[in-house]
Amino acid sequence: MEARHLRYALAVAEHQHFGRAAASLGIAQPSLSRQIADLEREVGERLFDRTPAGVFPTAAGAAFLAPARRALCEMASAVAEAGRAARGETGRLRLGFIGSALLRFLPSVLTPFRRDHPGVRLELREMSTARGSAALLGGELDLVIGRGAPRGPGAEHLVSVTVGRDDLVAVVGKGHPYAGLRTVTAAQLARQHLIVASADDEPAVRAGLRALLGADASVLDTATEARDLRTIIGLAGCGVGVGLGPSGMRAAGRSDTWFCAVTPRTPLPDLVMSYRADDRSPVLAAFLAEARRRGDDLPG
Amino acid sequence: MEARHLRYALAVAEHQHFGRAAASLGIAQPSLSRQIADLEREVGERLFDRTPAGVFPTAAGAAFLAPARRALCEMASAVAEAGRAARGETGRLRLGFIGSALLRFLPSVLTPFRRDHPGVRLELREMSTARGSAALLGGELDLVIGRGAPRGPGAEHLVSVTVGRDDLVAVVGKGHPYAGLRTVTAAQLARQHLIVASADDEPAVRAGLRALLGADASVLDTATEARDLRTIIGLAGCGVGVGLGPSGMRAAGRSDTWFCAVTPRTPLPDLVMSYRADDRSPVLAAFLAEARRRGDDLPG
DNA sequence: CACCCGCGATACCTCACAGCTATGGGCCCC
DNA sequence: GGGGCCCATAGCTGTGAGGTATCGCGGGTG
Repeated sequence: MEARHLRYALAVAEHQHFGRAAASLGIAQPSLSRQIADLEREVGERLFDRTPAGVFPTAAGAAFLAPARRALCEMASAVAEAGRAARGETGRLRLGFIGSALLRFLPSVLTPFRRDHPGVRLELREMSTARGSAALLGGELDLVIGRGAPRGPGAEHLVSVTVGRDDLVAVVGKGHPYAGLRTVTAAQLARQHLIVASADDEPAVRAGLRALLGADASVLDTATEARDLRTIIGLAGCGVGVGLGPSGMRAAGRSDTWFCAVTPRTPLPDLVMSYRADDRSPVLAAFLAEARRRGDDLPG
Repeated sequence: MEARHLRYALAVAEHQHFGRAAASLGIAQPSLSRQIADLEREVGERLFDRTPAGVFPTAAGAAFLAPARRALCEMASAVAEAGRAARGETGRLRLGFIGSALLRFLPSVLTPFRRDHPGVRLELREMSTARGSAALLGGELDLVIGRGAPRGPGAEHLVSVTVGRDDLVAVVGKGHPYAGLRTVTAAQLARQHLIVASADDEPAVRAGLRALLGADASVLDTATEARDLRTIIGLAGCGVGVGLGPSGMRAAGRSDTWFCAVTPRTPLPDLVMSYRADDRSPVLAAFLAEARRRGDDLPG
């Protein structure tokens, strides 16, 4: 049994007339008669009563037509769904990102992407750069935004694109001696208790800090580690010490905090977007296209 | 696009290998390659990634396969549903009947029919013989059980089968003078206030009563008319008068009522089952078969 | 590095069958 | 009783599904 048989049966049911049904299908009446006869033979039941008053479905015919209609409908939607999926209008995007991406990059991309691709299920998970690249290689994520391009085994199967740059800034509570300063030096930082991102989570950030502090880098061994920017800001705000983070962090400042630039100007590892090189997902492609469009106005 | 294309695509997805998929379909590999290529051209999207590691659905392919599976499923169920409908296992039977059929005929037919045809929706409506045959001719019912074969315009399009016979019996309250009598005569009835079925509803019954009462038939003009047997029994039970109805009515007797046979023995019009002669519904056929099987043990 | 092997694509043939025209047969209506 | 409408049947034709043979490519191996 082929879809053709269903289409023909539905046409006969609709027109209640073989001749007109055949005309509507663009075929000759005998061809239609034959196909319906074949269908009835295959189903094993007479599907239509040919009466002088017209052609009407039998009980079996009526029971046949309902699922037949649904079957053709499903076939049409199979094509439609394939097209939508290929255009990236439906599907799923599993995105892992570090907190600073929420301040700097994601808002300008996610908003238009959501608007243009309402059928896509976005699964957003905040996580460290290290966990993110592992999950990406493990196939649990489709896209990762972290700090510094992924390294290590498997990284050659990934493509990485820089989507943002940040300088290091310090954050202190309003009562701290540095509050009010426009800049602080590496030497000034080394004399304070520091609050920094976890070395395991953000190895590239930690390496940058070590380079900045030079001989004083050992202070990092006793620094307070926090797993996200809000915690760094919060701890600094209540006087625990001097928080260090990306300049994008300024956007998350509160009334009890003060931000200082760091001299010498210290660029953090790039904010990098990574995905599997062999990933042909149209949703991913659509997201990348949007990111490229929005990424142009980022600081280069 | 034909069902064949869907079957082939599903086979490729299942085996992740053109050669094995073709073998499972009983065709050669190049034929399968060609059909898949045709399908992809028609859908307008590549549905499978041919990699050295195997053949995997693209995003579009995955989106296509789900409704494709449903479509084939619907096609299979179309055949299955047609078969069930043709065997009378599914469908609808709209049955109109008079109250006495519930006492005499329907219980022995409905119980096994329900058991053997659980998928059939039975629409049972108690109604008078007159309304029943009108509804049958109007196409609002498929089967009617009434008293006396339908007459009048259109009746020649109906087939009627006798399914039960009743003699006329009288019913009185326990306090009535006739209570305790085995039989009452026509003359005795004529001296009492009578409770009978409505002349409009059951003309055949009324004609029988007139014949029985002969010259005294005028007492019927002032008789109480009731529209169903339970009402006749109830009114007689509380002393309103002498109820008249079919002998099957005895089964609905209560502790406050007494039944008398009528002499001379007065057969009521037959309990008759009617349906449209041109009705080819398998459900109807199945019901008629059941009725024939159970009808044999009826009083003839 | 060259060779081989496995797999999908391509080329070309062939035959089955979907569709066509012509015609038959049943039923209703005039 | 004759004519017309409608579906079924008969026989022919061309398209395309399926077949065989072969190519091209990528990956593993001696």
